[in-house]
Amino acid sequence: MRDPVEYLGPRLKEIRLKTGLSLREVARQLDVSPSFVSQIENSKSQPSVATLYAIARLLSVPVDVLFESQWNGESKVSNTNPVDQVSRDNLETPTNAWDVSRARISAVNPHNRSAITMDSGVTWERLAATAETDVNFMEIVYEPGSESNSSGEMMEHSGYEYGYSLEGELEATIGDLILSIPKGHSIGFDSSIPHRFRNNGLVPFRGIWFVHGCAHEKP
Amino acid sequence: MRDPVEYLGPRLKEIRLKTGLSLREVARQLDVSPSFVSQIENSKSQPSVATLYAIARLLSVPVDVLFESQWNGESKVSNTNPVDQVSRDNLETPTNAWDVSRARISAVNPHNRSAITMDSGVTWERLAATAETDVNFMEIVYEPGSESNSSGEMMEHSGYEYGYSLEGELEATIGDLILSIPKGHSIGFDSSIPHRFRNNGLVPFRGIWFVHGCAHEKP
DNA sequence: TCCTAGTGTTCACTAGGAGCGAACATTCAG
DNA sequence: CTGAATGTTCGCTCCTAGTGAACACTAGGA
Repeated sequence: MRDPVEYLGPRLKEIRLKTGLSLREVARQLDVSPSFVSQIENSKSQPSVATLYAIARLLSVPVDVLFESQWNGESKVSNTNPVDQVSRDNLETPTNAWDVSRARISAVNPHNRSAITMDSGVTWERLAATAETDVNFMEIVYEPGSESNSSGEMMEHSGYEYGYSLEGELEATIGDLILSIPKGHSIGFDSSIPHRFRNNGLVPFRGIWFVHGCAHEKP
Repeated sequence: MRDPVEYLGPRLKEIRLKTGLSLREVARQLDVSPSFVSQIENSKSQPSVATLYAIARLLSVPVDVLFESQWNGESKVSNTNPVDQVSRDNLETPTNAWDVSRARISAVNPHNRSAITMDSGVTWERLAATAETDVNFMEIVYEPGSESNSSGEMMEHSGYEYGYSLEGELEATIGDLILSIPKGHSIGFDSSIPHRFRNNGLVPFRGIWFVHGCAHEKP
């Protein structure tokens, strides 16, 4: 990512348009001149923090989202077949691979789970399928010696990831941090930080995993 | 709330101190003068958006939290010895009760968790504290006979809730559905549906819980 | 003891950009 | 053809983001 402040303008415009407000209306409510709003949207000028905050409040979005660049959401994979052999390399998150039957309430027993087994010895089993599409709640298993990406590369994707170790031990590399997750330990991290997992132990690693992509809608 | 930008300074200072960085060190990394950082912290000056963003990144917090006024984070739970008695009725989600130190990466070991114990025999222990404020990842314990709300009422709140049973068995009432969650079973549901939990068994129930409220901002 | 190296703070100053206003080009309705 | 919307551009002004030097304080050496 380059200078995120560069994207602030376009992002703001995008959100404003979504709300249906005109540029002049925004200017009026912010109590600044229309020309200035235009300049901000076209990155010809930058607002002060106070104005920035006022903008966020007016559009009723958290300040954060004004900094998100919008074109980081290219879903690469088609969603066809629920249970199968999948190569990890093609997909960023399981969301794309699992089937889409999702409800407001979902209860799953351990013998009846949708599962994906990767070639590398990694398994995902879905623990619940709710209507939330940007959420994955699953049990993951890493066989001894297996790793998240067979080619050894780091992954990065939008959203957050949370994990709890049920048994075994997993080595997590997150950014330049290497940490081990033995039984009972847990982690959470911004998954836009490059990361990788590997089971260096002799027993399988089992954990509860929660991947929470950032909510965002189709163009 | 008055001008939230007023609180930016103190808030920044609070977070900086928590990270253990010195003012001059922050200045060095931001590539601005120490005096300026001091002025920002004392609300004698305001940073530009670019600087604001740089600050947030340096402290690895989302820009949002820099705007949170500090007096609602009067951390009821200290982060050294994080166990406290709280009445469930006052709070909708643990987010409100837990302390606010949140980072991009969070690793927690089982002996060092922030915890809240409710009067009714229910305990929440936080499994990760990331920058996501609308997310709670926790281990919950229901002592035998305990229930989510002592008065027996149903709860409903925005967002979704996901759970996995580690041991014991929990009875969940979700809408007009009553289901039991024994070891290894899992659920996920829209938490705007009125719901209630109860441990009818003779052993404590332990589970991994994930509550994912919808993003929403201060009053 | 004095001396350094660290901490944070104040104040006068300046350069640059936040923000303005007038004039511009469009579009759509009457 | 007006009139009232829309968004954009270009100078200009003045405010303020950010500087640098000097301040006061504390904690260690030697």
